[in-house]
Amino acid sequence: MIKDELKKLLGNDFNGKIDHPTIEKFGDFAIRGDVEITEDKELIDSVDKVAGFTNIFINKEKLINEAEKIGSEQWQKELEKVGNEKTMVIDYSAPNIAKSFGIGHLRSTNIGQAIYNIYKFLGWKCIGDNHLGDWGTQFGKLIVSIKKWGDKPVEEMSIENLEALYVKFHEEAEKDKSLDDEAREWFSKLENKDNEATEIWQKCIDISMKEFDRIYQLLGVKIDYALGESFYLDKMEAVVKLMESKGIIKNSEGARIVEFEKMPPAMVIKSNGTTTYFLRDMATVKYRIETWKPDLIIYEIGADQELHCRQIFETAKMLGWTPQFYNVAHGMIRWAEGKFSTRKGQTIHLSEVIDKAMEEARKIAPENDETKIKAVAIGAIKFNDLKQDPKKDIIFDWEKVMSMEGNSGPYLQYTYARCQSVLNKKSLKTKVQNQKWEEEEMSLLREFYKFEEKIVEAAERFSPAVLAEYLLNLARKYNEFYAKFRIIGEKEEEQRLFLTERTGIILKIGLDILGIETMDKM
RNA sequence: GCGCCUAUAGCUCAAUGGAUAGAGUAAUAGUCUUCGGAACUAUUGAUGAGGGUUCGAUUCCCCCUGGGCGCACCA
Repeated sequence: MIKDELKKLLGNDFNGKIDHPTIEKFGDFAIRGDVEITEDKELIDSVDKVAGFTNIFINKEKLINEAEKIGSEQWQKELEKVGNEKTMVIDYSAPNIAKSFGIGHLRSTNIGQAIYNIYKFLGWKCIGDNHLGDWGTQFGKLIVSIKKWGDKPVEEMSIENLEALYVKFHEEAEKDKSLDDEAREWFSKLENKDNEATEIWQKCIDISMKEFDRIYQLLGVKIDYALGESFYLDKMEAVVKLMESKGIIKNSEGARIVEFEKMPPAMVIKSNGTTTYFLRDMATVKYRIETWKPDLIIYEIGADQELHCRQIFETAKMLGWTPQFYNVAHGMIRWAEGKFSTRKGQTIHLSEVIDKAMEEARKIAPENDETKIKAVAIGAIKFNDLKQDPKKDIIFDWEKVMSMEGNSGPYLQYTYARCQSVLNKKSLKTKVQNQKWEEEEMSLLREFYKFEEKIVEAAERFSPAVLAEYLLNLARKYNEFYAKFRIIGEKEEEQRLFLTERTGIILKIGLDILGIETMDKM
């Protein structure tokens, strides 16, 4: 990375910050203050000290050389050193069994997969784990409603049927409080391996997994493991014992809890003896540490579970477990007027969103085949989600989700296709000569080397949006350049083909990391 | 009540202590005899209120206001 080379020039005792100036005429890098720089003609073209800044202009040859490396094997290997053979486990997607895959789960799935890809690109050993919600009192509720109101055998039910029954349970439970007790009883039976309960439970899982697999395939998402909560059934007792030996578990109102200094307590075992998702999560952490020995465990879970995550992390510390933990705690998707309410049937199903986006994509380019239309539609939906800071809530807006112009996935896909279209007519043969470059050309050239910096920053900040923003910037610069100059047949042909080829390669790699398809024609 | 997150242009978002706060969208006016108009150009338009730290604050701290999320038998 140019940035690292620059740091080397500044010497070991330099600990200031190296930034990119906000204004282009101030060069490629800026350091606050008056720094001594040993001139290096290979790297630095000139140094300019102005208004308390030391502005550094990178040599054009160097910029070209750096750009040439992008995408090469050597370049990739260099970047893989960033991870330094460390291991991370990321917990993402985690939909609940017997509920349809709503727009809400999209964030965890998309952001989680992108973070996984980013870390992998930087040479981390990555393990993705889909912590399915396949255990808990909700199954007691489900079993009760299936037995009471189910109008056909479970195995013939669709995920919509199951969801409807779950909603019905809540409606009825409003009127009849004894239903809740009944549900807890059935869950207790399930935990005690009752045959009937287990059979219904297994069927619900089969129905749900079929649906989830369909959606993951559609989204192009592949999660290494799907060890749901039920996987940890026989691993919970050991955790309780461990908590006992450390003396951090205590009795309270018939239940067993862990207390914290600055947080409300977490319940480990309920007063009726059944387990909680907190306990299952602790068993999960233990299993992950023992199995993969991770340096870092990332949770891509919504902000509504921030407290729960902090309790897990804190308890892990109390148990003497050492990996670094991080929860993305992404913001919720909601309407401008307020939140989604599942009970009122306001959940938006992902398939509905995809269908509408495809309709939109078809309108714009009816000549495209279904595969391309799907790639564009899903590109739009995913990018809309990834481009914004994970921490913030997303205001759900049909127009935004399906947007195919401006700051959108299809804008990037289009720019990529445009590059390929040019290169298809004339490809780059010779090495680029260092002749006169126009301002727009230089501006584009100066974007290329920042690519790797942005991947690193995205990893550090757990934010694919950093990368998404960069790609938009790059595409915009290319399109500005493209609109102003002709490429083929001009005397600057070589350098312009070079710019086109490099833009294409970065867009391809970048979109790939974000999990968005590119195509040569669209 | 307590805790976490958040407030930037009409709307949706960038800017992680630095120079002239950037995009998209909407609105208006433009750009094709030439490589893809899902594009490009131009105009209009913004840091919730008040204190503090700093040479310098959208950014850090305090307080107020508005929004979101959470706070033991759902997960």
